[in-house]
Amino acid sequence: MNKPVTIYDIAKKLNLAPSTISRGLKRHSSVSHRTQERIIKTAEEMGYRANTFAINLRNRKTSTIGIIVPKLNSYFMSQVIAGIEGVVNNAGYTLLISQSLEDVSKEIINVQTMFDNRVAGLLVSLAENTKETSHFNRIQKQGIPVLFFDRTPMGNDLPAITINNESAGYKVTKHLIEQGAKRIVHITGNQLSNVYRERLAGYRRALQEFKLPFDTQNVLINDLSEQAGIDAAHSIIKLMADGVFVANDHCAASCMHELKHSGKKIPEDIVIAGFNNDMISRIVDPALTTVDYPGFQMGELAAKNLLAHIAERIDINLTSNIILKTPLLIRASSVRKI
Amino acid sequence: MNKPVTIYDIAKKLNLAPSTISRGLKRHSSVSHRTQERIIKTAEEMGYRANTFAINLRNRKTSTIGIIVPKLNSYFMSQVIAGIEGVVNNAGYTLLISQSLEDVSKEIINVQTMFDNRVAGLLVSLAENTKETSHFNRIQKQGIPVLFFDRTPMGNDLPAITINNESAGYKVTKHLIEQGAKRIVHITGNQLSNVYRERLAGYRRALQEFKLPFDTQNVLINDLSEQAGIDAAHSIIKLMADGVFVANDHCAASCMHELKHSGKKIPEDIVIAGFNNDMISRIVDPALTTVDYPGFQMGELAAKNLLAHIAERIDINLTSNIILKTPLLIRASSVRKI
DNA sequence: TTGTACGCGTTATCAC
DNA sequence: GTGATAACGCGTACAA
Repeated sequence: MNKPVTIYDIAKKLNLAPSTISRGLKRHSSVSHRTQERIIKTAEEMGYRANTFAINLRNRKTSTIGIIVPKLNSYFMSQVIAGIEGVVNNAGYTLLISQSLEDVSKEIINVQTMFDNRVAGLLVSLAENTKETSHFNRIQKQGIPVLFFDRTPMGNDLPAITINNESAGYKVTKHLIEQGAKRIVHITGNQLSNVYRERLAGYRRALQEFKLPFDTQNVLINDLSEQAGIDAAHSIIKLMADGVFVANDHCAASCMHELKHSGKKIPEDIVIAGFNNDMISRIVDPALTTVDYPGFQMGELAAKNLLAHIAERIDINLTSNIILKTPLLIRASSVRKI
Repeated sequence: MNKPVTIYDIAKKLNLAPSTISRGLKRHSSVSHRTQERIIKTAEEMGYRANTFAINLRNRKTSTIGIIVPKLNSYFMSQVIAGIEGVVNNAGYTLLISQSLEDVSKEIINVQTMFDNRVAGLLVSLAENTKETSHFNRIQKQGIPVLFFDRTPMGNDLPAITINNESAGYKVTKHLIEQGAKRIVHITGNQLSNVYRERLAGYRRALQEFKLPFDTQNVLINDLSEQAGIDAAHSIIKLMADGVFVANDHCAASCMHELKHSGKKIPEDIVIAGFNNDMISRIVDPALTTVDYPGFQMGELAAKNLLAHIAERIDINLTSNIILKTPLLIRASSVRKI
């Protein structure tokens, strides 16, 4: 339970002034080489570690990056976060993490906590019921860059890293139609969220292009969970659909599983596609057609971008959005042998 | 880019002393009710937020919990972390996260970073090549509780939350034997890690009990990745095995997938079991027999325990280890209809 | 090249 | 009930 060593302790031991220690530790040129060595050596011997708070307080800034996501326990998010951590840690920053649990009110508190900790930058994926983003104003006004990813705010032009959800949804649906599907059910999530809204828009556009009727009955909105996939399977059978486009692989896989158990043949009776290219999409049988959504890369890119803005002190709000490519991965679940 | 508001700003505006503001803000009884209200009201109006560093510096302690894990991008870990975040955040703590990427040298650096940030407590799952834990000594000597989970140190009696890996491995293997398997391959990870070593020990004990020969050829050590599962499948076929026990579901699912594609019938030709009860184990076909390893609960439990120790200032090293129950979930991949 | 003195924002202690 | 002051550990302008 010994107290942490400070530069004062080192100063006393070496009969030097604390300021000299401070400078010597960071090899400031004004300190003689010999004393530098002496200082660094004894600092190590004494087990000195700089007090981050004192430094942050003094410098009025931190090397902490904050991150707020809707849910931590998802494979996709864990990929994104791993990507972020790698970049951020490499640059000497630390990571403060919190989840909103899909609730704006908690998101607001989280933003305040991030502000209290004076993060150098903030990476955010919005809760599904977040309608507007005024709770980020205060932190942005302090000059702290905020970068959104995946679930981004609609309507305004805040900097964000996204994919083209509309286009991806279009490509999936078009593909299913080309495989002969006439009645395609779309399973998706909360429509307040840009990602699900846009995927639905892409779905509609494809139907329209191929002159297939759009029927609200065919759009199933739920929480995209494993259970939701099972429930949806029964609706799909009742609706006599011959195609399914699910907004995530997790739910798609469980839906397909249930369809098979209900006697449907995939892809003969029903073609199906998911979204994300989660590991599970490769392992289910038949392999699931899906959209490659590279979470790890998105995390890396977001982190790099944020750090660049912090380092160069450029106003992040001047950046145009970055859109990642998301190729359609066609697999057995949607391919009908002619 | 306006500077953050401090208690001095509020003091000036209200013609009070900073110390009074400080007290008023936390509703100290020595401040009159009227001034309390005035202070809190104007603080809100001015958008005051306390500076965490100043507080931490002054109080010589933080409300930050550190967490170091081998890899962030795994479904299991994301579950654990979600559990931790919930508890920790609820208690008013923040979460500092880093990953060792399975490398001790980075783990050591991470521990130092955690120390630099004077975390109030540390939750750790060790890198696979961590042989000893002296790098935690310094932080423990400062009275900062360190609690290990999942991948815990061997040999010493540091406080930890684990499962009984040996017993779980035994139960799985015994079950496979009871289903008629005579030649069981065990696919597992780095043997420096307690979890994999113990699961192997359980596997051996079961073989011994049923008088089946133990053959090192039948133990495949790899990184338990998707690709490793595919490679292992081919070895399994060469080895003419009729049972497989894989140390995680991820790898087990891909292995089973490959076995099926190579013409093997599951469970008729080969019975197979995984570990973790990941979502994927429920969705593959046939459903995968596995061990229920409740990550979310483990995270919650670890966090609660750590916080209790911080709050009550009891030396965590006096605690006995906590062992979670891990029921065997028998599913179609291992059940032979007689 | 090194030392002195002050400030970063907060709180505990003592005085009034 | 409120104010002045010192201290938490560090960095830096200025002095020596």
